[in-house]
Parts: sequence; C-alpha cells; structure tokens
Amino acid sequence: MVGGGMTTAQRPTLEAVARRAGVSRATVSRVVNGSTTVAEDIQEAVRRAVAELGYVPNLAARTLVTQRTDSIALIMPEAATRVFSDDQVFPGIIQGVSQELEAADKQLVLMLAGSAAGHHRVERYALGRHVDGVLFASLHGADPLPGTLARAGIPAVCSGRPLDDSVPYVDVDHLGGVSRAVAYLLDAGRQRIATIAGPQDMVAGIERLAGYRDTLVAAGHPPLVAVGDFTRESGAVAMRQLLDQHPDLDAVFAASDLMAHGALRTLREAGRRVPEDVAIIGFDDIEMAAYTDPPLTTVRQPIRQIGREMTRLLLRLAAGQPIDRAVILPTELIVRDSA
Amino acid sequence: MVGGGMTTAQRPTLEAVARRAGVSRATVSRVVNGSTTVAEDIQEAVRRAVAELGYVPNLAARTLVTQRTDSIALIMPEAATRVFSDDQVFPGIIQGVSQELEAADKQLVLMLAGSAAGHHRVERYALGRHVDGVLFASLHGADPLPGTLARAGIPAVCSGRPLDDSVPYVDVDHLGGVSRAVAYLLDAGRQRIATIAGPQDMVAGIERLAGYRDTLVAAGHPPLVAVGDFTRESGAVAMRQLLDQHPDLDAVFAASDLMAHGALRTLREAGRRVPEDVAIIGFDDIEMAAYTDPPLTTVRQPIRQIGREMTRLLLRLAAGQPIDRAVILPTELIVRDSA
DNA sequence: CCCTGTCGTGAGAGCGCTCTCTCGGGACGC
DNA sequence: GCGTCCCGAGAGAGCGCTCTCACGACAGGG
Repeated sequence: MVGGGMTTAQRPTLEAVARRAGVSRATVSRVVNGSTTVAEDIQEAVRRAVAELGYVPNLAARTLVTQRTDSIALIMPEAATRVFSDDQVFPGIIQGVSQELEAADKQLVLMLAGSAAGHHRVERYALGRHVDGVLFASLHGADPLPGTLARAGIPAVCSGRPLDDSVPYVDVDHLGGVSRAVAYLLDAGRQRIATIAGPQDMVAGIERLAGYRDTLVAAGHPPLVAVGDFTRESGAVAMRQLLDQHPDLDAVFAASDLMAHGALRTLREAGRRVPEDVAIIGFDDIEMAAYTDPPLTTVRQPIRQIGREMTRLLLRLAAGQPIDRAVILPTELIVRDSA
Repeated sequence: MVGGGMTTAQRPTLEAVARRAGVSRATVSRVVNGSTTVAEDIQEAVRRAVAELGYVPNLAARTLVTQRTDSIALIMPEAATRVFSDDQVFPGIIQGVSQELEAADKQLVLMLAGSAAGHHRVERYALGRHVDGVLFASLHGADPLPGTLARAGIPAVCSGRPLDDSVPYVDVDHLGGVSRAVAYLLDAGRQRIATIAGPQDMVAGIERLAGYRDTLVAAGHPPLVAVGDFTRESGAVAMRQLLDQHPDLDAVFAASDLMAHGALRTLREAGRRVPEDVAIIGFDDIEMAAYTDPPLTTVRQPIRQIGREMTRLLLRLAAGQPIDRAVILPTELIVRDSA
C-alpha cells in the first residue's frame, strides 16, 4: 500500500463537531445540510464549532448513504485531434458546463473517450453510478452509449440530436443559420455557390449540408459539394477540389470557420481574390474569424450557451423535474469582409 | 428530497457476489483488488460471479475506507476569456493530463477558478481531500494556493515555476527557445529587433522577455519592448505601438503565436511586408501558425507533454516516491515564411 | 506424535455520514 | 387538570467496502 502524504492531519469529523457543540451528530448534520428544524441558538453553536475545527464534510461518506455523488461527467467521444483543434467548440462547452455546475455546486468530471478502451471505461464509470449524470459533447454517428445509459436510468444529455433520439439534447439552429448565409450570397448576386460540408456522420455536418442544399435548390441553383471533416487541412483540400471541378464558382459556404480558413489559403494560392472573385462564409464565429485575411463573414453559434443549457437540462432530469426533449438555440449571420 | 432516476436497478454489492460465488466478502474483495493470495479456482469462481452479476465496486464506499479518491483535480485559475482563447495551451494540457490519468485509471476533475469565489471553492474542495492531488495550469503571479495545499500535505504540481517555489513544477525551456529565435533573426541580418512581451505577472511572460533581452543585449543591440497579454488583440495593439515608437524596426519576436497573429494584421494594415520589411517570430506553434499569411516562424513548445509530465510528477508525489523539483522540457525553432 | 510455521479464508470492526424512529417536553383543548 | 398533538433533538442502524486478526488445514522437524 503506497502511503499518502505524511501530514495527514486528521480531519475533524461530524462526531468531533457534535462533541464540541455539545449536541448529537444528527443535529450537526441537520445544520450542515440546512435543515430549518433546529433552534437558532443551537444552529449558532454548531456553526461556531464547524468554523473553529475547520470541519469539511467527507463527500465519500455522504455519497455512500445518499447515493448522490454531486458530480457529473462530460464525455468527449471525439478523436483527440479533433477535440483539441482550435475550433473552440469544446473549450466553449466546457466553460458553459462549468459555469452552470458551479452555480449548482457540483463537480465536473471530464472524460475523453476517443479510444475504444476509453469508450468502455466511460460506460463502466457511468453505469457504476460514480456520477449523477452524463453530458455528451458532439457525438459521432449513432453512438449507442447515450441510449444505453438512458435505459439504465442514468440521466444523460447530448449536444446535437442523437441519431437514435434516445436522450434529450441541445442544438443550434443549423438550418436557419445556413439558409441565412446562402440567402445572403444569393442576394449579393452570386451565381455559382459551392459548399465545403462537414463530416456526414455528425448531425452538425448533415444539417449544415441540408440547409445549404435546400436553400440553393429552392432558388433554382445546382448544389456544388465537397466534403471535409471540419479541420483546416480538410478545408484546404476540399477547396482545391471544388476549384478543379467548378472553376467558375464565385462563392463558398464552409461548414466551419476552420475549413473556411483552410479554403482561404487555397484560394490565395490559386490567385483568387476574396471576396471579389470568390465570396466565402464560414460557420462558428470563432475568435480567429475576425483575424483572417480578409476577416471572415460567418454564422455565429452560441457555444458556451450550449454547455449551459445542456447542464440545466441534465440537472433537471436528475432531479426528476419535467424537461423539454430538445432545446434549439438561435444562430446569427455575422457579416465581415469575406462575403 | 428530489428523487433520482426511477429505474434505480439495485446494483449488486460485494455481499451479493460473495454469496453467489460461495465465499466471503473479504475474498471477493481480494480478487477484485488483485491480491495473489487466493487459490486459482476460487479466483475463477469469483470472477464468474462478478461477470454474471455485472458487479461494479462502489467507489464511495472504497474511498471511505481507503482514504484515496482515485481522482485528481486540474485547476485553471485564469480568467475565463484567456483560458479558452484558441491558443490551445489549455486544451493541450487537458489532453496530456487526461492521457496519463487514463493510464493510471484515475479520474480528472476539472475546476475553473477564475472568480474569487471559484478560488475559494477550489481551496475548500482540495483541503477537504476530495481529490488525491491537484494540478495547477498556468498560475497568475504568486498565487498562494499551491503553497497552502502543499503545507496541508496535499500533493500539488504547477505548470510553470511558482513564484514562491512552493511546489514541484513542469516548464519548458523558455530562455533557450527565445534565444534561438532572436539569434536566428540576428543571423538573418536584422538590425532593429523588437518584442511583444507577455504579461509580466506570469512566469512564461517574464522568462520570454528575459530571453529576448539577454540575447539582444549580448549582441550589442538595444531592446525594444511592448507588452501584451498573449491575446491577438493585445498583439495588434502592441504592434501599432512599436511601429509608432520605432518606425525603423525590421523584426519582431512575439511571446505568443496569438500576439504574432494580431501583429501580422497590424503590419498588413500599416503596409509593411512580412518578412521582407519586417520579420516576425512567434511562440507556441499552435496549429494556426501554419495557416497565417505568411505562415508563421515560431518556437514550438510541447504542450501535451507538459500535461503528461505534470501528471506523472503528481502521481509519484502522491505515492510518496522520490521526484524532481522541476522538469524542464525542450523547445524548438520551427522555421516557416514569416522570418 | 506433537509442536511450530505457513498459507488461504472467514469474521467482524469500522470509515463518516444520513435518516428514520423514538422520546421528552411544551402548547392547547375539553 | 389531564390527555393529545406537535415540534425539536438524540439514539442507532446502516450505506458498501477494506483490512486486521483469528483460525483451520496442512507440511515439516524434533
């Protein structure tokens, strides 16, 4: 047995506080947990004893009896490279979740489940009820895990509609945002509008492509599609592909700012001026979008709010309160110089 | 009392497994925890019972008796805006920490301690021994928290040397990286080399400025300094300031890629060509650095490895094993087009 | 043949907390 | 004045696990 720190200055227990305050353990517990059925002067005495001893409740002991852990897990099932590219989606979600949990005085347990082993680990952990609920950030395809947990009675919430519709989710209005972007290009008189779509096994990728296609077809234009995976590199590659196949294109809607950035580089290399020759609109409105050359016109999505709403949903779900099956947040077209 | 999920399908306990396998609780515990003093056939029977019942140990109960929580906290004490700018430092650290913890089968509890309240919350949580150890990502100034925890016997490790030197830390070779960058500019014949420094209450900011100053002064050149806070916007502002004060400058070392990116925009607006008129070198080598116009020459630091090393240090510390007071990781000059 | 040593297993005592149940005492009604 | 009700506080039983200690079985030496 490897020993812990040497200075394990015996932490005071409920018992110690009770003795000092001259009351029973039960009463101290009542005061600590905010029960009102304790006489004012006794509450005062207990609080003083708590302060003097520097008492902090042992969470493990509490969890053992209450069956609540007061912590929730945030699962990031993506491949590591994507999770931590600089699209700021995941940091944004973490931040939103964190804010909301702090308000609820709960802890955030972060789990990256990129590998198959990691995936299994997450399942074990959640099924083992080591957390009160689970948040899934951006699923790939029809991941069965949320459904499995939901069936096991473990509260779970996704960002983005799960393909099997097994759990409540929070998402943004992809279609609305994209159609506004495409309409903006059409209004500006663009004739040959292409798209760099996101991965088609993710809801965000699917919906943004659908929004593009619908709007364009409704206006009587043919869709011109290349598919990327939301990364810069894939955007650069897709752009080259589009230029080869449709040299006459005069606008591009990229399903992420990162892909738009990659496309920008390809356009520059190909000698096309933006926005004169080719207009380009991205999606996300990450911080970098204002710093590209030219600054990027893009569809803003409220990322932090996604995290916050997911957390609220989960907490209500865990508390057995009624909830909406879905929360859809608005998107907004931010016009800069690239279109 | 708000109820949990309705399907609280009573989880099997050690007791249940023991009954099923026809042995005592103690024996099941031994098998589950990998003790070798159990006869092979009994181990087999226990393992079968565990599998059949889908037994998962209750962590709270285990923690209560072992006093270990098998989870560690990662504290991000920065203002939220900075933590989640796209410099990828924090995501990188999270990823490194996460990898290493996964290998050790421990959980990551993420805490953002931007506000004063959050700061206090972290202290309570760690002092309450709800985690086996604490990792601090990038401290601002002489934060007393690591020292407080260390004195309370709670293992703690920082990224970047704490100003009060209270706990072990992991850092990169700022001085070496910067001096290589500046030497590169000097070798290229640059005469008026300025710097955009980072915040001077952070070790990274201080050391990078020192590295610049030392190298330049040693070569007989005067230092030209503007200070930013590692963000793009501050880089843009600092660049303008430098151009105003030293219109004849022909090179800039920026203490972060983000600031270099901001500076690039200012230079473009000012009509200076990069690298012909002004060479620029950044620091970090974030993904975006390869996509700026022109692609950024920069000093690469191994961010993920920082997270990994911090975790290793912490785990050894918590296990009472001997450790180094500091681990310094190498940096590397990545030459692209901006210098 | 008995004593000692070794090894594998079981019994049982908690870890620190919450929560139900019980009980004492004061207010109130008849 | 006595019985009833209610409210506030304490006693005590666990929550599920680990770990120490005791014990039985067997081997080997005297």
